[in-house]
Amino acid sequence: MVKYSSTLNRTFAALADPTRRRILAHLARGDKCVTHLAKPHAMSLPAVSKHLRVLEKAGLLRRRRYGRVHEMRLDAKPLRQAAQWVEEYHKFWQGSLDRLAEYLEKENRPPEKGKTK
Amino acid sequence: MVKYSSTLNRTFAALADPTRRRILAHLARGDKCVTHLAKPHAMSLPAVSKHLRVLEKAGLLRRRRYGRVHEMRLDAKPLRQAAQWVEEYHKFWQGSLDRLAEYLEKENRPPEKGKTK
DNA sequence: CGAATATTTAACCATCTGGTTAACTAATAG
DNA sequence: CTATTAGTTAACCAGATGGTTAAATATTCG
Repeated sequence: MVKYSSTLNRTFAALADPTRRRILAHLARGDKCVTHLAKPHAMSLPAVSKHLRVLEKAGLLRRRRYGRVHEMRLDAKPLRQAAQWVEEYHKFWQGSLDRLAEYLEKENRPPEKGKTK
Repeated sequence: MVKYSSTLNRTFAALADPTRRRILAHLARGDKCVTHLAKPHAMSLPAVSKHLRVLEKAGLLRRRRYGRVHEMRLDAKPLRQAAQWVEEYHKFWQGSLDRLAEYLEKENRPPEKGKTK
C-alpha cells in the first residue's frame, strides 16, 4: 500500500518553492558554494542559506566544508521516491483527455439516482 | 530551459501534505463525495473541505455538484508536468551510489589551494 | 595582528497553513 | 413546514514559511 512518509512530505515541500528548484537546477550543473548559488537570486544571503538548509534536511543536497567555503552537492535520491509516487498516477493523466470528453458528454448524468444514501 | 511555473508550485505544495496524497489515492479508486472522502481521516469536515479546495486549485481534482452532493473526480494532468520535472534528475539518482562512493574516497581532497586546515 | 571573506545565527515580521468550532446555505425527506 | 443531510464559510488559533537586517563565527589574506 501507499505510505505517507515524512520523507515524501519533505521532498515535495522542498520542491514547491521555485527558488529551491532553481538551486537544484544549478547544482545539477555542478557543485557550488553558497555565495555562488545565491548570486542569481534577488534575495539576501541568509534567505538562500535557509533554502539550502531546507534542501539539506530534505536530503536533496549534501554539504562539505572546505575552510569557510561550504560546497553543496546535489543528492537526487529522494527524488526517486517522489517520482515513483507520481508515476502511480501515470495512467490517469494519460487517459485524462478521454475522461474529460466523457465528462462533458455526461453533463446531465444523475448522482446515484433513485435512492440516495 | 526550466520554467518555474506557479502550476508546479501549486502541484508540489498540494502533494506535500499526506492527507491530500491520501485523498488522491482514494480518488484514484473512484470518484467520491466529500463526506465519503472525509471518513477515513481523523479530522473535521471543514478541514477536509479545505484540503479539497487546495487540490482543486492545483487542478488535481474536478468538482461536480449533484444537488447537495459534491462529487470529486481525480484529474492527474498536473502530475504529468511534475513527473517531467522530477525525471530531469533521473540520471542523478541513478548514479548516486557511485557518487557517494566517490565522495567518500575523496575525503581528503584539498580545498582550493594545497592547504588543509 | 587586523581586515576581508564566507557563511550562519538571531531577532523580527507578514503571510500562509492546517486545524478547530460555530454558524450558515442548500437540498432532500417525512 | 420542519427536520435532516451535505457541504461551505467565518472566525479564530498555533505554528510553519520566506523574507529582512544586524550581529556573530570562522577562516584566509596581507
